[in-house]
Formats: sequence, structure tokens, C-alpha cells
Amino acid sequence: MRGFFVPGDESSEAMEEYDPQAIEAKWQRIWADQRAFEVPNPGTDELKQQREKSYVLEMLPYPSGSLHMGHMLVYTIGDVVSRFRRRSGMRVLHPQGFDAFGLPAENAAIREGGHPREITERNIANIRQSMRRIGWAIDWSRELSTHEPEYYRWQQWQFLKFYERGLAFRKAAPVKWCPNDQTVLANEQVHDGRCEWCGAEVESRLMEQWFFRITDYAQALLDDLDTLDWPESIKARQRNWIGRSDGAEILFRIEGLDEDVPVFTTRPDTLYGATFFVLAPEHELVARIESEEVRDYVRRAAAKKTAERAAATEKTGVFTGLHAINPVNAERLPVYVADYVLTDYGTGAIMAVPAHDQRDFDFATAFDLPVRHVVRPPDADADESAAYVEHTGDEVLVNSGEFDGLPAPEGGRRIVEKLAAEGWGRFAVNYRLRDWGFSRQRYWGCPIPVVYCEECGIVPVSEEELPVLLPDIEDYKPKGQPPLAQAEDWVNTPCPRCGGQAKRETETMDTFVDSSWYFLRYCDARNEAAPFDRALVDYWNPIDLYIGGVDHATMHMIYARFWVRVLNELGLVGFREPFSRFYSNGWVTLGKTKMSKSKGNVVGPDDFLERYGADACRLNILFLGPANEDMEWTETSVEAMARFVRRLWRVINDVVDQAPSGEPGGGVLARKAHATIAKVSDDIGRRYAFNTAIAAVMELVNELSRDRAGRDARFAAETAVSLIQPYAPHVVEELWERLGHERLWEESWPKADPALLELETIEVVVQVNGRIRDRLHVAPNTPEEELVALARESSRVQAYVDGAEVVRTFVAPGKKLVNFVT
RNA sequence: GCCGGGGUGGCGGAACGGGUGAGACGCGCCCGCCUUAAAAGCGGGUGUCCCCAUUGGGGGCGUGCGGGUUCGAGUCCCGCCCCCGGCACCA
Repeated sequence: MRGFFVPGDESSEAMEEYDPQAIEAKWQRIWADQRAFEVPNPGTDELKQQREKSYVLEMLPYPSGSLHMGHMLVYTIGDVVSRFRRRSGMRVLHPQGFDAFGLPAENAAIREGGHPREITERNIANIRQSMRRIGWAIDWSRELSTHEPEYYRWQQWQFLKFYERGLAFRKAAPVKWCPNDQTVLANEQVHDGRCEWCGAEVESRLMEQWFFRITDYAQALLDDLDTLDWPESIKARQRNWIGRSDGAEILFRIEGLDEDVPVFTTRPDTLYGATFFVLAPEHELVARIESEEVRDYVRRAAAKKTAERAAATEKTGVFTGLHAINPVNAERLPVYVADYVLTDYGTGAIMAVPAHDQRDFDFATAFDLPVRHVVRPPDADADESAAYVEHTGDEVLVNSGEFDGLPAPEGGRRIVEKLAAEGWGRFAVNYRLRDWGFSRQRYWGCPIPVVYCEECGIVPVSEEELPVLLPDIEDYKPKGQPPLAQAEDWVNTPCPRCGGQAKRETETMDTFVDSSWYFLRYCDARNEAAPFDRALVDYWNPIDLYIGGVDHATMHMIYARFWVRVLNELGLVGFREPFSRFYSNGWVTLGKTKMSKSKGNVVGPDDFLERYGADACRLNILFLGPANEDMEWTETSVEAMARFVRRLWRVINDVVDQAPSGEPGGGVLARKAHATIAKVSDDIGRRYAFNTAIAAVMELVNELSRDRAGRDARFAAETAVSLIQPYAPHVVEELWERLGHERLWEESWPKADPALLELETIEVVVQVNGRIRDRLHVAPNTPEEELVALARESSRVQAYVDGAEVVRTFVAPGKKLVNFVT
């Protein structure tokens, strides 16, 4: 049979070539036919079953033209974990859908013609096909796209609940307006004063907007971060974003206007150092100031682009002629209007303490205002010509009347207490987080289900009327008013309350609303009577492993947390936090720069799928490095993985031909196999160290390849195939069959035999004064005394001890090391 | 400025609760085998300096820099330097 076998020739003449395309197509067809990865919802009785559930989810993809390496990474991470957990006996939910609304499709429609829906659905079809081609184990029966009325209908329904609670409301607010896209942007969508999408400089405008009252939840969102198993860096970002500051609110009487204006400060200890007072140009009181100079300054400030205003190095402002009274010492402080004071942080007004705030100091210098130092380091004279802005906590108050000599923190406290007693101040907390402005003056989004009635004002559409369908229109180009305004038949509608003339809301929702609850809909994706059934949602949630990029750590993940928290208060879900554990994947880079469309350095997976197959590509993306750090894309590494798969193919086929069947013999190879089981299970199951799990299987295959016909070869082969299955699910099914089994994707995950994890002999390192001088090979259960005696006898140890007295002897835990100290 | 994460071979990276010669696994490179040749494959080598030597053997130094703790430090502590990221005229 092996007549032409030539020593050294690795390949059996009977062995077929490894053909990834054919093998992958075959198994993908089988999985689809058998609906292998659909997981039914539990029945009522099953809800009580012990079988552990696991909800593994990657962030919802935006359906741009095609998949990129970032997708490849995120979804492969989730796939490996979900396949691993499924084989570990859990009931695993691993669905997929599309974040289908949004500006890019609409802009493409404007640019190239066509309907955003057609463009989007074409992209979705394309991406879905790629996803199947990569072999991700997805429950496609739960697929959703956020642009489908079946989905957004229930989003509108939830909006109505928020509206009833007063959590969705309209207010006039200064908003970031993109003059190019003709729409309002969320703060989060503005980077360095520029529009996230088109890069145009953003303007500030005062407009009526829809908001969600997320600020009511700032503290709750901050507190509950402590309960979440997230990377510290991600929690830190959310904490930064929420931006809690502890301080005081203090009232200043404005002479002449007869108004008490509150300011927020984190430094009440410096109150005696206030030498002037500043209002933001947008502050409501400013409009009441009768001064041509002030009006002129306000006009110029308003005209400045946000970017300019933030980048300004020189402080500008104008004296109002008014004075504010410092409540602590009745000093008259000149009131200025200056645009370095922000209107949307704190109260839009500040007490200025130039001695202890760099910005105030700069302003005081420019306007020749006095600087009075009131806190001083305990053992040094302050430099009166500069601002002293440190606060180590050891400073003492000076020039502060009755509070002189107190440590600054205590002095600050006492000052607030005194003001509080007199009704001029209180301790206060301020947050950076703003309410979530969610209306967009664009077409391709979820319609906001309200109408404006001439008689009744804002009237919500009744639940029975949902969904408010997005109508088709001719022209998507915004012209100062939202594109939906063109759909006159749709806009004009009778008022649900009085039946009179009314107009529909023509703004649409921010797509972050769409992605704030999609993970709930997956649990009950075809429900036509409700957004979801609470029992099902409570069964699957919270998500056990949520995977995605850091770029969504603030906006999406804060909004979704807020949304779920509100649903919890509404009694619609039984949990407060949606994402128990978050795994943040790194970026795939080319060279050292991030792959991104704007940089034009995107390498797509399609080409590599064709050349090397899905299994090699899946292995590659996880072998590049730790998946939670940035990793550099190299073509040589895909080739290396293709080589590994081919090698696996050959070695296993040889084992099938050459190795005896029967029980493993417990030799070195069998022990290696058990060690590998332990390592891979821990790497995937606990450490999320996907790269080292692959390395471990490679080591096993390397050892196996040297002993393909041995008594443990078959066991080692089965183990290697089984362990690499989550990464390379196609080729292993083929090999598994050749090994005489079937349906590896349903096979229980192997368990390491603790008895075989112990090696027959262990190597014990013998050190003299911390330097390794010899090694012993002994039985693992050798008693300590015997071990020490053996080590002491070693000629090499003798040589290094060299007659000196051994003062101490250390035996490391596990008896793997003996150290003699002379 | 505040906050978070990092600095390990030629490269990507291992070393998981201080305990086996740091460098697993892979890439690259070098040598060899196979081949008419190539591809593929297979075997070996690959931190650095030094010493003895014929194959071979032995030793010192090495995880950004400087200290420290410890029998033992890439890992812990103190002080620096550098890189990446978040927030930021945020009062």
C-alpha cells in the first residue's frame, strides 16, 4: 500500500490536496441546511433549566460597501468565544444585524442617485454574503436591520414611553450645526470643531431640538460602572465623559440688574481671591445689558466658529459697566462678558480668581485687573507675579478674613458652610455630561412619532398608528429644513387629539437610538405585538460578552446604558446594565497607522479569503497579537497561517493512515495533548488570549508531526483538531470525519485529565545563590528532603558551593526549584 | 493640566499569584536536504560579549534609564525618560 513511500517524503501518495474553497463551501452548506447555529428561545419550562446561557455579541455593523479587517477581527473574536461556549455546554445566543440608517447612505444617494434604502440593502446583501463566507456561527433567524419598519416601529413605541415620562423633550439649545450636511450634530460627532462626517467646520446655532434627559442619570451611570467587568481604560473614558466635579454653587448679586447669578466653582477656598466676574456671551442676562459695546462683542463671539473659539490663545472680552457683589466680603467685582466662559458648562457664569486659575490670570493680565493670592503653600512664599494653580491639599488660606490660616480644603468647606447658612451658596455637584440631543435634520433615519398641532401643540402619535413610516421622497439634499418637509402628503395630517390641522415632525432620530436597544430585539426578533417579550429578554440579558472598538466606548455604550436603565424603570426589562463584560478589540493597522477609509490604506479580507481560505484568515487575524491591542497587518502572516493549516491537514491525514487506533497510552504526546487542552481552554475561556491558544495548538501539532504513527498519535490528532475548531471550523470538520467522527461543532469541549497533566518526571532547577547551576529530573512527588539531598550531591552544585557553608536552602512551591545560599 | 495604557531579539509577540538557562509560537534571515530547476515541503541555526578549543565546552552581560526590596525581579517599590490613547478655556 505504501510501496512508493520514500523516507523523508512527508506526503502519502494517496492524500488529496487541501482545498480550502471546496471544504469551506461544503461545510457552510451543511451548517445552513441544518440551521446549525440557530438557537431557539427557551420555552417557559426551559427558562428554569439549569443549562447556562451565554449571550455573545459584537457591536452592530454599519453596512458600508464591504467588510474590512476590523470586522474580520471583531466578529472572529465573538465567533471563537461563541463556538467555544456552545461546545462547553452553554446555550449560546450569537446573532447578527445591521445598523442600516445613517448619513453615509444618504450622502451616497445624493451623490450618485438612487434611494438610500436600495444602497443600504445592496450593501447588506453583500456583507451578509461575506459573513457567511467567513463561516461565522451566527443565528441568522434573528437577523434585523434598523431601517425596517418592523424594527423602528418599536423604537417609536419606546420613544413614546420616554416622552410620556418627560425623558424625551424639546428645548432651545445651542447646537453644533454642520453647514455642509445641513444638520445638527451631537457633541460626540464633533472632533476638533469639525464635522465627523464631512470635516466641515461646525457652527453654533440656537435651535429647538429633541433631547433625552440623560443628565438625570449621570450619577447612576457613574456609580454602576463599578459593577461592570470592563477594562479600566473604558470605564475611565466613561467617567471622563460624565465628568463629575464636586464644588459649590455660589450666588452673586448683580448690581443694577437686581439679579442673583449662580456660579459653579470647584475652588470655594479661593473665593476671597475673586477680583472680577465673567458671563458667557450667550448668558441670558447679557441680552439685558444696554451697551452697544457688549452687543457688538456678543455678535462677534457668535460668529466665531467653535473651533476658533476653542483654539483662541488670546483672551477677549468686554466690560459691561456692571458690578457683582462677592457674598463673602461684599466686594464689588467688575462684570465682564468673555467667550472663554462656556455657556453650556456649569451656569455660564464664573467668579474669576486670577491668582489661582490660569485662564482667569491670562484675562486679568490682558485687561489689567488685580490679582490677589489667597492660598499659599505652607512653607514657601508664593510668586505673586504668577498664578498658583496647584492644590496639594497642604496650602493655607491668606487674605481670607476669618478663614486665614486654615488649610485650604477645610477653609473651602467652611466658606461654603457660612454662605449656605446665609442663603448665598451650597455644596454642589456638576457634570460635564449634557442631555442627548437626538434629532437630525436628515432623511434616512427613524421618524419621530409626534405631530405639531396648531391647537394642541406637540401631540404624540398614538401607539395604534405606529409605525410612522418613512415616506419616499425625490430629493434628499437638505435645504435648511429637513428633507422630509418635502413629503407634503405625509407631513400634513390630522391631529390625533383634536382632529385639526397638524404637521408631522420632519426630523429623524440619531442612529445611536437605533443601536441603544437592538440587542434586546435579537432576543425576540419577530415579535409583532411588542418590542420584545420581557421574559425572553431577561433570560438572555445582560450580555455576557460584548465586543467592539474603543471608539464606541463613550457615545454608543453610554446611550445604551441610559436606554436600558430607563426601560428598567418602565418595567420593560428586569436589569439595569446591558453589558456585563466588555472586551475592547484593538485596531488593525498597516504599518503603524490605523486602517481607515479616509487614509485610503484599507486592506479588505475578500482577496485573502479567495487566496488562502476562511480558516487561514480567521487564524491569522487572531494570531497577529493580543486581540485587545492594536495589531499590525502583514501578508506574510496570512501565508504562515495557510501553511499551518496545510501542515495540520497533512499531519492529521498521516495519522489517519499510520497511527494505531485504541486508547491513548499516556506517553509524552498524550500528556502534551492534555496540557494543551488545559492551556487552550484557559486562554479562550478565561483569558481571552486568542493568540497564545493558537501557539499552543501549533506546539502540539509540531510534536505530533514527529510521532505520527505512535500510540498516542491518534489521541493527539483528535485533540489538536478539536481545540483549533473555534478558529478554523471548516477544515477541522473534514479532518474530524477522517478521524472517524462527525459533527465536531456539536462535540463537547475536551477536558484535561488532571492525572495526565502531571508529567512523569519533572525538571527541577538547582540554583546556587540564585544562579542556575544544574537540573534534576525526578518524579513529581519526590519529597522535599530527598530533593534537597539530591541537589546537594550534584557535582556542579558542589563546584559552585566550593566548600562554603550553605546558610539557607529554599525550595520553591511546587518543588520546581531548589536554591542554596552560601 | 487631569485620567488611562505601554516600553522585552531584525520584526509581531510569549513568560497568567516574584520561582526552570528570558525570548514560547510565528515572521524574516542563514545553512543543509529534496528537485534538472523552481515552488511546496523537510531538518538545523539565529540576543550579546568574552574565554578555551579539533568536533565541542565554559563564563559574563542582557526586558527604556537610575536606585531599592528579596535567597531569587521582565514581574513588586521609589525616582526619572520616552511612546500611544481619552478628556479639556469644563471654572
